[in-house]
Parts: sequence; structure tokens; C-alpha cells
Amino acid sequence: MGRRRTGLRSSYDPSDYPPFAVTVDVVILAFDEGVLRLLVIRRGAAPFKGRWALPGGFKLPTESLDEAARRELFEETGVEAPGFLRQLGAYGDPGRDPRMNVVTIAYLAVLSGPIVAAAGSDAAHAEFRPVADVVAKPLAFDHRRILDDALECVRDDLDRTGLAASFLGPTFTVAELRAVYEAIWDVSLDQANFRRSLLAEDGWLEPTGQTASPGPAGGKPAELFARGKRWATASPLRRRSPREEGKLL
Amino acid sequence: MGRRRTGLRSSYDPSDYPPFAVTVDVVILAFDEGVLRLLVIRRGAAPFKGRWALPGGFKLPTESLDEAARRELFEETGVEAPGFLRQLGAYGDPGRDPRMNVVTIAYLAVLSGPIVAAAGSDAAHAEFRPVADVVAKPLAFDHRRILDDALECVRDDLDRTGLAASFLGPTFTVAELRAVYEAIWDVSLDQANFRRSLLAEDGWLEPTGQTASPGPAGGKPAELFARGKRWATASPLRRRSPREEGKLL
DNA sequence: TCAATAGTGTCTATGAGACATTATGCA
DNA sequence: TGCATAATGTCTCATAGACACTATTGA
Repeated sequence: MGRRRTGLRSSYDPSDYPPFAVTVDVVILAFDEGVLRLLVIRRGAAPFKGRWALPGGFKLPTESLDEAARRELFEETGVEAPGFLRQLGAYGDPGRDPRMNVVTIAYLAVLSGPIVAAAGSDAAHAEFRPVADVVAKPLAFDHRRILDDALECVRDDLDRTGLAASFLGPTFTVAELRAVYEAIWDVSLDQANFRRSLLAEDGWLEPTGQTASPGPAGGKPAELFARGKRWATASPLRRRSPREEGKLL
Repeated sequence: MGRRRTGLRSSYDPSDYPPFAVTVDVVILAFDEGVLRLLVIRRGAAPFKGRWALPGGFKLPTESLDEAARRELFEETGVEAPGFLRQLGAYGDPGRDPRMNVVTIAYLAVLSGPIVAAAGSDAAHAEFRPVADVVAKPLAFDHRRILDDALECVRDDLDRTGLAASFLGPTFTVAELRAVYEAIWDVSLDQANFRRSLLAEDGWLEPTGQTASPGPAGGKPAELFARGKRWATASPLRRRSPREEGKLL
């Protein structure tokens, strides 16, 4: 049965356990004019030179994993408080970094509102690019797998958490909110039913009395709403459950 | 803005990054006669001597995290193929292990069917105990937090994945399956509606032609079913969504 | 005026849940 | 026969979705 866990754990001798570097990689998403974008960094050195990579860095022994993720987010974007931050999971396949043993903890961060410029970051080095573009090319390390998992997580969290509103600024129109759901779930939602289901209950959309200016195509100006309190704990919408699609098989 | 990630990553010098021990801890659950049980280990040495802890061990550089979790599961239970195995997340708060820098990756494993005896494990050392008992006492390290997260994950996965059937053996009755949902969600489900919703669609319950012998109280013998294919991807039941409860506030 | 978008009204099919009823075994 | 449990039947109500319609702006 091999060496016992307790035997290993009770020792202080570093030679008893294999050392790893622990890093934190962050999938930083933003929603801008109907397009989901992602902060990627062009690798300037081997390995994977020239490929896109997720921003990331080493965890320090003095900080928690969440703190490390926040620090990394701030270093790359200048943003202190993301709309949404959650751990995605750990990635530790042997050889995932050809240079050494690295286990990385992946995070998902969502910026509120449109991208404010690449504040705090060298634009030639880090760039918000459409997700569709990024997934079309191979990424560095196992970042493609992390990104796939992140996007799956975004889709799932959209009907479990208040993630959708996190993509928007302090005020927004019903159409903007609907665009988030439509882009991420890749569906089209009935405008009338969408509006009704959100206004049917209190706590989702708080009226501001203001109206947005219409787009270039004209149209009636839309009401501006603020985030209600219920986004903190839930989503007003459920995706048509995956098993319903399964029925078609 | 501090040291740049790429600068650190391009180096091979181990002194450039803080070394960590990486461990894998596994929450091993089983369902037996209506009671959810958990494998815990009594710590025989400091720190946290005498407290319950989750089974776990060091990750090896030659194995993936999933493989490490499977290895740990096998070492503790003798079980090679759990009904369900998934990563819960990483835990790396400073000082979570007072002896050294440890980041642990937590896993959730579910055994199929009732506990088969503490196979492969020293019974005085490792023990399946009711979850309700374990959470009533303080655990070692941050294992209480890991366990809380695991139980939350189980509740959530019950309506997203086929987790429920993973708790049962190759054949089971509708009542047994319902007991899993009821115990984990702490609800009572209408027997008639539960049965109907499962039999309404193909792929959940495959008839075996056999019947179970009634319990000590007698009653009509129940049909025995086998797991259908749909459990692999989804759950037939959705928990009454948390936001419905929220309405009552 | 038209084009375009915001917002409202109304109907229907579906499904979850409450609850009554029947069936089948055992003591 | 009576009890306990399994299995079926029936009804209601909430809600998601389709879709027609009205309102308000700019060109």
C-alpha cells in the first residue's frame, strides 16, 4: 500500500515531498458591443514563443490563492474590484510546463462594463481579443483547456449566479442584458418574454428614471436600469436545460 | 507593477519561485440505508492530533491531479473505479498547514452502492462516518471548509449531473433513488411524481424484470431498475431553484 | 412618413406538484 | 383481513414561449 500519508505529513524535511511551483492563471473576460473578449498575452520567449497565453504568475506563500488572482488581475488591468471572480480549478498534468513542475490554479474574472482601455498594461504585450479569435488558434501550455473550461463555466454560471449583470456597468438597458445571455448561450431570446420575466419579480432591475440614447439606427430610447440585489445570489433566467436538447437525439 | 510574469517564467532557477508541497485530499462519500457517509481519518500526530481529517497525500510529478486522487482513493478504500470523481478546487491559504507551504487540490469521490467494508484500510485509522456526525466536530486543517464546499457541490451536482445514480449499485428501486435526492437535498419528494418524471423519458431507468424483496415492514415488492445511459450526462430532476425560496423573503 | 427599436397584451402548451385511487405482497 | 408499500390516475396552477400589437424616437 506504499508510504502512508501521515508518515509523510508529520515530517518537516523538504526532501520528503516533491516541490512544485504554484501559479495562478486568470481568464479575464469583458463584454463589449455584443462581443465577448478575453485578455491574452503574446508570449515573447520559449516555450510557446509567439502564442497567446493567459495572464498569470506565481503564488506567494504569504497570500491566499484568491489574493494572488486579484493581484494578477490588478497588475494586468489596473482593475481592483472585478464584477465576478471565482476559482475554476487546478491544472497539474505532468509536463504541462516543459521547464518545471508547475501546478496552476485557474481563475475566472469578469470586468464590469466595456473595456476602459488596456489600463496598467502594455498594449503590445496584453490585449483584449474576441474569444472567437483566440479559440481559433493554439494557445500556450494547456491554456486552451483552461479557456474551454472557463467558457463552459461561464455558460453554467449564467443560470446559477448573477454573472450576467457582472458584465455590465452600473446602469444598463434590458436589451444590453439580453445581449449578454444571447452571446454567451448562443441563443436568441424573445425580447418581450425576456423583459417580462425580469420585471415580473422585484430585485433584478431597479428603475433609474433615465433613458439611454438610441443607437445609430434610431428607435425608441430604452429605460436604464441598475442592478438589483438579487443578482448577488441567483439568476433570473434558466437556460433551456441541456437534457431537453438531449431529447432530440 | 513589480516583477513580470514572463521574466519569472523564462527562468529555470528554482530559487526564482517559492516552492510548495502539492497534495490531493479526497472527500469520499457513500450512501447507506438513507445515511450519507464520509471516509475520515483520525489524526495520530500533531498538528490537529485526535481530530478527523480527510484522506490525502502528496501529488507526484509523474502523475496528473486526477490520477493522484484515484491513487489516494484506491489506497484508502481499495476501490478502483468510483461512481463519480471530480475536482472540487484548490485550497492554499497561508498557514493552512502550520508545518510548511501546502496547496491542496480537493476531490469529491462517490462510491457506488453501500459500503463494502473498509476494504484495504485499517478500520481503526480510517472510517466511514455519517456526515452529520463529522460536521458536528472541528476537523483538522481547513478540512471543514473543504467538506462544506464538497457538500454544497454534491447538492448542486445532483441536478446538473447523474450524480444521484452514482450512489447506488448496479440495480436499485425507485424508492432508493428517491432516498438519495431526499437525503442530500433534505426535502421530501412526492413518490408518485418522482416515479413519473423518471419513467416519462427513456434512458434513466432500464427495467430488469426483477423485483426487490420488501423491507421488514412488508409491502409490495418494488421493481428493480438499472442505470440508463442518460445519467452519464444529466439529471432527470431539478431542485426547486434556490431563487424560489428567495421569494419568500 | 417610414424605419427601427422599446414596450405591452394575449394565448397556449408544457410540466411540476397535490392528492386520490388501485395493486400487490406479507403477517 | 388488514397493513404497508408500490404503482397509476387525475386535476390544477404556474410559467415559458410564440406572436400580434402599440409606443416613441430620429431621418
